[in-house]
Amino acid sequence: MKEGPDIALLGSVIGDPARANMLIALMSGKALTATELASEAGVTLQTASSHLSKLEGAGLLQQRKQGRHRYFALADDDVAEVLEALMGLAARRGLMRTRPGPKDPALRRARVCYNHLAGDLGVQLFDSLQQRQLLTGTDTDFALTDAGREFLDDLGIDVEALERERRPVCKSCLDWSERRTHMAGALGTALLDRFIGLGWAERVPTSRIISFSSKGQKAFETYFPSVN
Amino acid sequence: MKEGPDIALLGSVIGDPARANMLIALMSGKALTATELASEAGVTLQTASSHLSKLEGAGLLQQRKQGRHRYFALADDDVAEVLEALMGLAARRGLMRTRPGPKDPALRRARVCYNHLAGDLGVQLFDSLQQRQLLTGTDTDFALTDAGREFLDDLGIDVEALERERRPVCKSCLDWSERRTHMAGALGTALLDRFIGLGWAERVPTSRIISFSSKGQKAFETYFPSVN
DNA sequence: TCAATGCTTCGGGTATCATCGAACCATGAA
DNA sequence: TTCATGGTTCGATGATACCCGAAGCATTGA
Repeated sequence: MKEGPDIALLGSVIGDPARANMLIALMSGKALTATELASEAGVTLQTASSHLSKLEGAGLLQQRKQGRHRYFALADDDVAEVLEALMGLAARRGLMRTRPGPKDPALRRARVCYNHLAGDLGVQLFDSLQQRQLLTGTDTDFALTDAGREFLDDLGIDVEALERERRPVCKSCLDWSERRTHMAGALGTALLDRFIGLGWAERVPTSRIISFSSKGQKAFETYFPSVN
Repeated sequence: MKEGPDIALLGSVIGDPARANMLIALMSGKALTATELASEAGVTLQTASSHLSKLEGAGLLQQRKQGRHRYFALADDDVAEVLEALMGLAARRGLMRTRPGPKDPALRRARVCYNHLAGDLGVQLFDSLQQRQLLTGTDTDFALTDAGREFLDDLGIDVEALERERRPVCKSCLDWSERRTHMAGALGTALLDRFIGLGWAERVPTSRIISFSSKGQKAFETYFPSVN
């Protein structure tokens, strides 16, 4: 954070592990509180507070006060894009270090990210859809095929209703524990809602873990068989 | 550079001012020696050596031994892209710090950036095209109009040939001395080549400066009149 | 008003890392 | 061989800033 060209400033801000973890957590698109971010980064609240003000000072974060909470989110899509570019470069360079994602196995397996399913199962879902050509396009830009629509209809998801929403139906989200794409957007949300509605899974309170029942597990595996 | 997610590693590598200056210098696309980079960064050779090995360790740089010189260059276009994204973000955030660009007036006036023209004249070129509606679209995403094609044809540039290349014809590049958009992409390269081919200008060896002759200067001004 | 929660600010301890002097290799020239 | 140039390695120094304990402010709820 000394003087220097502007990209050095950005680099040093992103370059701290705690801050990087916060940014990555925020890439879900969800706004998180300072406490949540502190836990995500593995530091105390005081330290997190300091980091957050630095991130905000650099224009990477946006703050929203709400009651006695303070929600932080990425400032805009530009920031998310740059972060994604960095993550992509890092991944291609094989620069994976320690901490290949959340340590908690349950978190790795299935967790909520924004309002959709992330973790192993999230990736499996996406892979499975793609494998069976229910999706078409690339990892970052894809759409439903006709077969895909039919499949989702069977599952009880009203695709046409989703398409009437403002936000994109199909949107990708990069899973940083798996380093793989999974499903976000309106469809991602609808899928998770449906899983919960069907009794396959439920959210564990005060955590991002999604707990699948054994029945739900089986049903999930039937609808979204593992590609391997 | 402690432990942490991979983007933290990249960030911290980029985050040092000396290293950032080196990277920026290398964005010209030219390979530079350790000594040159040390001077560019404003540190001694020993310090530069240490930085260079770190940059190389992070996969950002490529090294080529030649005689008793060592030439360093950006590892590939991915790296350049990420750096450009960072510079763009930094500029948009208004994070301008010290060093509002190259100090050398000649460098500020006209220099090569990758393979296209940057500096005052590069910005003037772009503005002029835009002003006369030879380009359509925004600063970051634009295309040639029919009038634009005709104009370039007059200048002796084969636009259709450019369109057969793989890389985009129209691409913007943010000039960090001017903090303004200028023309990159296949067209940017073709334009610079043409200026040199017409004898308007030439590259000054072992620097990024582009030197316009007085005739070339006039011709340039005729074709790309200053907007003001 | 009091208590609890969420968060920020302050202060000092500590560790990392950039920096440069000096010494050390390697290549090329005389 | 000897000298000069380009570059790396080593060691010591100094500054940056990360970190957390403790205290302080703000908002909510009782």
